[in-house]
Amino acid sequence: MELQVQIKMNTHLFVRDPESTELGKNIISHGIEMICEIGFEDFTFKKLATRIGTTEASIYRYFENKHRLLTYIITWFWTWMEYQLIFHTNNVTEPQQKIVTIINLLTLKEKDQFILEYIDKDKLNAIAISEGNKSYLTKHVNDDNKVMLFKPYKDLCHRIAQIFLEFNPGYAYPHSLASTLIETAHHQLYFKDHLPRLTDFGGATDSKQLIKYLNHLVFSALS
Amino acid sequence: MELQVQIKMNTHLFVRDPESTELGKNIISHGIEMICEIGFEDFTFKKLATRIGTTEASIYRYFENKHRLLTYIITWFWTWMEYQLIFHTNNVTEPQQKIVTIINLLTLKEKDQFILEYIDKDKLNAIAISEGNKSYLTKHVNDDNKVMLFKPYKDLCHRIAQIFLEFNPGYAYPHSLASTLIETAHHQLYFKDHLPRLTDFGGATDSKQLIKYLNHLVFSALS
DNA sequence: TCCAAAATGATAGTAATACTATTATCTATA
DNA sequence: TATAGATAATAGTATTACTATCATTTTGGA
Repeated sequence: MELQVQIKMNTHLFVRDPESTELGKNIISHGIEMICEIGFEDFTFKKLATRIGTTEASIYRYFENKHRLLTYIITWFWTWMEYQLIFHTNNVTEPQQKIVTIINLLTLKEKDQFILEYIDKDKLNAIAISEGNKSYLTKHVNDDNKVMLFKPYKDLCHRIAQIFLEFNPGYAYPHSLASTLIETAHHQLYFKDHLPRLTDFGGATDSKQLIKYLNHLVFSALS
Repeated sequence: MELQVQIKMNTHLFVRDPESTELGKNIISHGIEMICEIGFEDFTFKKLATRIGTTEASIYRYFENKHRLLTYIITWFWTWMEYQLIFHTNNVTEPQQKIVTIINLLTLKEKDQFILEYIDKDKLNAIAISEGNKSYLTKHVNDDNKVMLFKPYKDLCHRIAQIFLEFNPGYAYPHSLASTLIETAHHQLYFKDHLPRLTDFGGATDSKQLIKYLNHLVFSALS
């Protein structure tokens, strides 16, 4: 059995809900593909419009600008990660096992059971790794935060923090450790591929070493 | 006694060495100010030219584009950090004390003894925190890496890794732990100010708690 | 001190980006 | 089948990210 995900997004993320129409879904799916291929800086609504056979003006009816589209995609990603986390830790009683699962999820090792209609999971992951930070590293982060655009990220972080506290109820920095884990997983994956001297896994094709490192990091902090 | 820093930059970072002329230094110093004020996305050479009373064309004689200027600034920052690290750990024999010093440096606690002619240290730090990732999170990271633009970051990372190995010669992930520490210091500082729910130091005005967290993280990993 | 070279300023221009506006056409459904 | 809602087609603006040219100023060395 596989599960269909339906993710409810913050309405401030869009002008018109992209999930409600074909064009909207095309914007998301081809948007993900294109940002993945050419990078967020070179990505434009013009290019996307040409690709999906529509016009710039039509895309602007769904998203205020390309940064909002990025934040939509990244936020979707965090929500989906939280879904997966809940699913994979559902019947697990040992907090230690839950933490191992979290790390596998963050390093893309855990296979997931969800069907996504129109979203390419691998490309979404790639974007989360190389463009994710750009959604909040802006001068308007405080405004975006006020309308709760980053709630899914915080929710995921908080859920992980709670599991850390299950493992060690006296731990003083569960949220910081959670955000450190999330960011580090992505950064180290990026460094492994592009700046391997910043890691100890240069040349590795899989994430085994990275996973060992993250496990060591988290469990030694919590113990 | 205070020390004058003279940093030799990779020649691929500029078209004409900005340190060699007044205009060049103005580009750097006002560039730092402006990026700090309005953020990298809204920053343009046009605005910078107006601010320092020159023309866009003149700025293009120093830097290929604004991204190269950012990378110049960020690279300068990493080089300067390595200088400071060498200086502050110079006569320290205990690796533990060296690590404490590194963390203080990364969280901006350590006062430094260097005079910078035309660079505002606080603004440089602010840029390193909120724009630093953007220097390597691009589609051209591999090309930039080939001409060694990120060498200063790697050098700093390697130096920290060596100190970790002094502390614990058997530690398997010194470089990853070093890059994790560097990135985490900056991210947690950013989160503390803008997305405090991702940390455990919301509302704190100083970095004491963050420093305790980083010390705990690093020493428990290394022990 | 004066000359040549280098640096800068002034000006202009182009293609692309990041939008907004208007009107026409299509399409789903009540 | 009328109509509201969505999309397409088209046009237009201000700004960005450059490049090019030539005049003027600065400077460093014979």
